[in-house]
Amino acid sequence: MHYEEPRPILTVDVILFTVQDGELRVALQRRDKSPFEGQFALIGGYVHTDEDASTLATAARVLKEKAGLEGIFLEQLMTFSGADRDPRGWSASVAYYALVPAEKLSAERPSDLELISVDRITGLAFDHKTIIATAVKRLRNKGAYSSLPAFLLPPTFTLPQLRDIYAKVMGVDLNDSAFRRKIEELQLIEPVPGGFSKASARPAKLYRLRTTALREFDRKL
Amino acid sequence: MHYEEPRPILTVDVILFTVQDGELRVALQRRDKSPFEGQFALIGGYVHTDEDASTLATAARVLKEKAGLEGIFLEQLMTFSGADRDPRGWSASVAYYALVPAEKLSAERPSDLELISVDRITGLAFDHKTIIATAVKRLRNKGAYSSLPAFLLPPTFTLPQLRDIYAKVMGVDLNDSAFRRKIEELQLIEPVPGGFSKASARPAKLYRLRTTALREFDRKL
DNA sequence: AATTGCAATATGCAAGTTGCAAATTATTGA
DNA sequence: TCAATAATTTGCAACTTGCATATTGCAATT
Repeated sequence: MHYEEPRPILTVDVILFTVQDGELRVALQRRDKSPFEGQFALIGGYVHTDEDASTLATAARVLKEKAGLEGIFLEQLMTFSGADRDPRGWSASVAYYALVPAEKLSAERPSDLELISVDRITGLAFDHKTIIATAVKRLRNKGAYSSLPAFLLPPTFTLPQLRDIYAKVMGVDLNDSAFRRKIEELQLIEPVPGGFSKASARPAKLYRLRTTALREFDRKL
Repeated sequence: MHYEEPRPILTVDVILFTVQDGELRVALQRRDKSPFEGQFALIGGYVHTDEDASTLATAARVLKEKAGLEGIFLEQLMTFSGADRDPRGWSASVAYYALVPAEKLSAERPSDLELISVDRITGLAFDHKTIIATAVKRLRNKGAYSSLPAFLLPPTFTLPQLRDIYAKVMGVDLNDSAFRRKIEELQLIEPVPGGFSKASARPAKLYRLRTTALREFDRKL
């Protein structure tokens, strides 16, 4: 056995996604210390073995402390590891991704947290560019087969909003009537009694998710 | 910062799958020391920061050292962590899953490695039962949308064999002609020149994967 | 050498899905 | 009241899929 072996560094990083101005964005923070001082990095931190029950708890704590957020969608992405990714030594980072509606984020957002479009990610600390790319890929894949994209919307939303957020996440144009048909068949959402959005010509009916949990489907939306 | 914070234990576990006697099985080893001495556990080990370039490299090394296997399908599952999963302290285990054809495994298999049906998993060390359940779920999900199940077959195989391994992994009966049609459309496989299996009444044509890499599809097979 | 049995493979069609275009509806502002 | 606009519904052709039935190639038997 290798009890004596030097233990690797273990951290948790969170890719916090939101959609602002029609763009998928990630919350980044400039590092205020070495290594990579001054460069953008994901929010993250060390596992506190005395207070965190698991790395999921660490991720939730990071979201709370660095973005003022609680109770949003949070799921493990994967673990990134290696001798070279952190100049301080062999390290592993368990990455989590989180989705938050822009409205909820701006209410609490600390001033040092910036929202950068995923299409304009450059010069990041550590291997965070790779981590974000992996998270975006996961969001795209899983988004097509689940209710995931809906967690980027506020609690109530219209069908055109839902279609647009799916289209944005999946990176394709969606056929409107086919989308409505599928959402209907899946019984994903329910109308909000008496709710209408007056943002456009004809008011759109307001809906909400039937369940707060993530739902996965068989067919692509 | 928390440089002083005690670092968690970091290990890697590998769920090695194969299909033997028509059953999906996992390679398990009885532990020869505390904790959980005498109980079945996944193969795994500590990260060797001096020789492993990443946790993937650790997993490959574990496969080599504990099962005599190289060059088989290997992919990260997810990381399991917590204060209670290992009595020695707060720990994280990066789990990987691997697929191997039964033929390749039996050629090299050490005598202490047992193949247990995933339907008969009981009394495992640590949280390995949970880890295996998660891996089986992933195999099912990903198997329906990719060439994953084919990595449980030898390099050449017949269409009925391919259909059966998909059916087993997906846990459903597959319509034969529909399956052939889809495999054909996807151009997943190519015939082996002059190859025929004489195992049954009418010899079946032999095929191989067109690529050694995992392929993912849009539609369920 | 022809016949039978069996599993592999091919074919045809009804039923289910999906994509597209056009029609209808509810509102706002002229 | 009417035109403009976006939300919603409807209809249908094209594509997919599931199921049943037919055909094929070989082995064992007659």
